[in-house]
Amino acid sequence: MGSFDDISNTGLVLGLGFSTRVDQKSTKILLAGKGPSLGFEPSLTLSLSGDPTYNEQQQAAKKVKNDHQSADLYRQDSAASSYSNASVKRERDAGSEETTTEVERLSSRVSDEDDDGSNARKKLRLSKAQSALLEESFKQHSTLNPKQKQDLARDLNLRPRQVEVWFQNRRARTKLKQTEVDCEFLKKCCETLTEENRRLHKELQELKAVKIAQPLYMQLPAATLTMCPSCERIGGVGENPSKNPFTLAQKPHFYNSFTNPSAAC
DNA sequence: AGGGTCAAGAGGAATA
DNA sequence: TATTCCTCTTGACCCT
Repeated sequence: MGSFDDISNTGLVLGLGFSTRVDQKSTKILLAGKGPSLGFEPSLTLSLSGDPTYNEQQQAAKKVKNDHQSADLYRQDSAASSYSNASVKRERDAGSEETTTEVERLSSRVSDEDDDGSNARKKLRLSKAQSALLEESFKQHSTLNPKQKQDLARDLNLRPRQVEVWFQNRRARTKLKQTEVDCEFLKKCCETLTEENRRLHKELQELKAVKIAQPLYMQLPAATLTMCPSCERIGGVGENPSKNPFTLAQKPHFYNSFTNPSAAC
């Protein structure tokens, strides 16, 4: 960010002239949000397993698998956390994940209760390797199809539901971050426009003062009336000589020197 | 103790 | 109707 070119394809409607993005997925995100969004969230491309980066992912997955200690620990933790407060809906979700083995589900339910019999929800913390692989996957695609979810869950020793939740939260964090950036940008826009408004008001006041001081024939629209800085004659732009009460000799020549004084005459 | 972070729950909307 | 996603919220954990 930093220049208008950087945000030229935004959904901002503030009279700034930015165009609306047409990407269906992104539009959905923008409409769903309550706060302002410029719509230039990071673009994330979908890619399949054949991507060049896929091998890197697989190697990272192997690293995660080798991390037996943490993986097993997290499996226990996650099992406890996911099913401790299971609702009907979550039961349905768990049932829909065909690759989740019955053994796994049973073990999850067994670990549902702590040793002391309480039903407290345990906090799962992903290992660095797990987070790294998830981040790597997120860079490639911010959403997962069922197969990608299953593969990733298998590689990470997590349940598909946990992978799904991680991606949901990751998308939410991305959007929140982008919203904060958008907010800062809009503040700067607001400051700039306020300053511009102040300047134009001042200029208007000056023009009104000049208009009062000028003779009647000179009181033409300000945009077409000014004095040539080189010959000091007052002139106009684009008027038809045949319809104008002045002849070219007697009439001032007009131009607009406010924007380009050097182009006069 | 209190605030920040993050996994997970809950519920509604969209979609195939 | 099942599934997925989004949004808001909750609760555990960590840090100061």
